[in-house]
Amino acid sequence: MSSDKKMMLIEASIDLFYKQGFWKSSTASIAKNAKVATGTLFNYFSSKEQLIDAVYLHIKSELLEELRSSYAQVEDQQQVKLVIENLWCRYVQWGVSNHVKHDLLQQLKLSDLVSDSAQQTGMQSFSDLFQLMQQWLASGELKPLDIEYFAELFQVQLEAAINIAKRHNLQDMALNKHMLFSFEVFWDGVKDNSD
Amino acid sequence: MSSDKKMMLIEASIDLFYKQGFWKSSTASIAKNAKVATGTLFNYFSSKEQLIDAVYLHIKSELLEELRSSYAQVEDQQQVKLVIENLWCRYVQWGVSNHVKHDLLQQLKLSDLVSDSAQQTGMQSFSDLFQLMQQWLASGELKPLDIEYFAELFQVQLEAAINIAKRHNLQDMALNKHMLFSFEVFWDGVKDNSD
DNA sequence: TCTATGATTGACTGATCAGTCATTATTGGA
DNA sequence: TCCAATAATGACTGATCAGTCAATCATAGA
Repeated sequence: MSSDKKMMLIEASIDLFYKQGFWKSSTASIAKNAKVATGTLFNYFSSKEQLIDAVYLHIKSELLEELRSSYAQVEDQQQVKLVIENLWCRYVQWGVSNHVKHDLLQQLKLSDLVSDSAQQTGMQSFSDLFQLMQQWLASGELKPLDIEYFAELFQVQLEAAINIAKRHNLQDMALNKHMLFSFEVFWDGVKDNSD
Repeated sequence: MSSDKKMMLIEASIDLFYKQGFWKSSTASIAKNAKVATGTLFNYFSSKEQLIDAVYLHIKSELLEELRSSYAQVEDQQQVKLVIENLWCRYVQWGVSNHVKHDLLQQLKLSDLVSDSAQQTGMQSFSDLFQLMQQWLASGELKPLDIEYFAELFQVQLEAAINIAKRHNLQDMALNKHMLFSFEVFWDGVKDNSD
């Protein structure tokens, strides 16, 4: 039971889902794309829904890995703004250089294709990021935001920034400028201005 | 050819799409829900895809109507911040009191279910809002944002605000407070701070 | 080499569903 | 009231597809 067949199936799914959408991608065509027989797909995934779950969690964990390596990087965790900015830029870069995966992740998040349990698993894997955010909010540098709202704002503004970067095909210096500018917009929005 | 049958079909679609998702909602079940025969559905819509397009455009035009009545309301269009704040609150209120429609609109926007031509029609209907935004950006009160990015930010932050309001089931004063606060976050982000 | 275990295969099945169309019902004008 | 003309009906069809399973193949250990 070679695990790279499993990976081939996931990658083939990502490819087809992006090109044809979820519902026009039959299990048969996914298997074919992965150079595997129809039946083999069901040796690795008990149903199409479970395959979709796996695709979702796979992409999410790739993103997470990227982010983790970011906040391991900044040594002084007290510099809240720097920490966030660093994370921000990593996220944008990941989104831009993983066009397809980022797109699918956004689609899957909203669709009803991912099972509740997979959604939950996905959430849990982000729990350490959530804790980090708690610390940021406790630092006093930010507006007294609800943690959920802060997380949501962080996410959606990142996605907006990534979408624009992708649409304009920004690269190198232009991309860098955009990342910093979009972060500034975010930061000015959430930072505490009182006194 | 009574046009209220068409509306019944659209409403029934909205209902079922929300409850069961797009793909588990067969045309037969939609017709049944609209108290109409299977064949009748195809008298009004030439295909399921066209029905989905119609649902999308219907919801979008409802939202648009709400927004239009908002910026007809503010008399002094020079007060950029007030105009935007007013629009902001209207949008949030619409989203909260049209839970299902707002949800579907978000899903449809990202999915590949809506045809390109319907997407385009939907965009065009927002063109006056787009022009309004141009004026805001020209007022000098805002950061030098790309119009597309501004529009995207406006949208996604509104959606974040609406999602939180829905999740916490905010009402009356709490909702009001949330609307104003979320607008403040948005405004602080986009307003120009130089000098 | 022989055999047993487990992976792989793809033709097949049963269910589902978008869309059709011959028939029936309704409506409004003469 | 009668007669088009138009709308509504729902049984039916052809296509699609998730998932099965009996047969085949690969492998490793004896």
